[in-house]
Amino acid sequence: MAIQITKETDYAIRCILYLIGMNGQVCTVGDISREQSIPYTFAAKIMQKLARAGLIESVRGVKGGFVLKRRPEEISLLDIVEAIEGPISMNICVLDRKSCDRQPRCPVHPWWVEISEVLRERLGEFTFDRILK
Amino acid sequence: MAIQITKETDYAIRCILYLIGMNGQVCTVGDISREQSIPYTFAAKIMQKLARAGLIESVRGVKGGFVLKRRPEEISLLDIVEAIEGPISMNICVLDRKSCDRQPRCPVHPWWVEISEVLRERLGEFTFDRILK
DNA sequence: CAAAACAGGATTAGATTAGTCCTAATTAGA
DNA sequence: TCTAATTAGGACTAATCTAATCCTGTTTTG
Ligand code: SF4
Ligand code: SF4
Repeated sequence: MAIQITKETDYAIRCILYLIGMNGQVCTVGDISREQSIPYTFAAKIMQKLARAGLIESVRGVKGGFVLKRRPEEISLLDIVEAIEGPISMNICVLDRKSCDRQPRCPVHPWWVEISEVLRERLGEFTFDRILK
Repeated sequence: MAIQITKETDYAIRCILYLIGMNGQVCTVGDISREQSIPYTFAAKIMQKLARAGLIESVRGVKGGFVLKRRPEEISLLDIVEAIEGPISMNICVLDRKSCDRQPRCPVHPWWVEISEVLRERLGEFTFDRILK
């Protein structure tokens, strides 16, 4: 099961989908949680992460909530995955060479670097204008 | 960290690399464990999985061990990943549609199916003759 | 100033990963 | 035929990560 996005990331995508559907309107965590079947407190945390990553913007206080900060064509699956899970790579040695002392003479390492890059590129191609067309 | 092969899978790849290097010779778990820095009992389990998947063959009894069952060009990273982790997909709904009741009207689902397929194809292209060239 | 919202740290429950342990079953060779 | 070397496989455990909750604080409208 390891090569898979987490439930949290899937929730985050649903959050973005909801905001896109609301077309610039400020939405509360309550709305999102209810409409997208995400536990309220968990959704709140996810929205915080998405805000810190600059994908959405928060509005505090009464009548507050969240709004999309970019247009759908400026948000990709990669943006969301990395906003939630951090930089992605197919094997630990890709991001942190020192994590494995075999790396200098490992014949597989360079290929994990390549596959990781291919995956990132692919995920980056899926922007929400394409996803929703 | 979620989109990443497990340590067990990385170990499995090292096991195969070792067997390829030994060129048809029967190798014991002890040899492999020592040479590839894999905990002995864990390596034993991994070899069992690789044998059940048909990538290697076990020889029981004294002077027993494991031998490669296919040529390097007939073994890909995908074969090993799936031998250890089972069928891979980028999101749970790809392999099990019923896992998510939003699937029938989810605009992202079809794209996860596509990305998963791309990843499988890519991993399938990395056979050990290429990896070791 | 009260109520409706977000902010963020700490904590918890459950699942998965990583690894161990123990008891068989097999087999080459003394 | 017995013994030591070796794999087979189930049960168990420790550590880590995922999924989620809780609680206290801050902001802001009306
Ligand atoms: S053995 Fe090679 S592929 Fe595996 S973690 Fe080390 S460097 Fe990376
Ligand atoms: S919401 Fe869509 S992408 Fe997410 S699990 Fe359900 S079907 Fe799959």
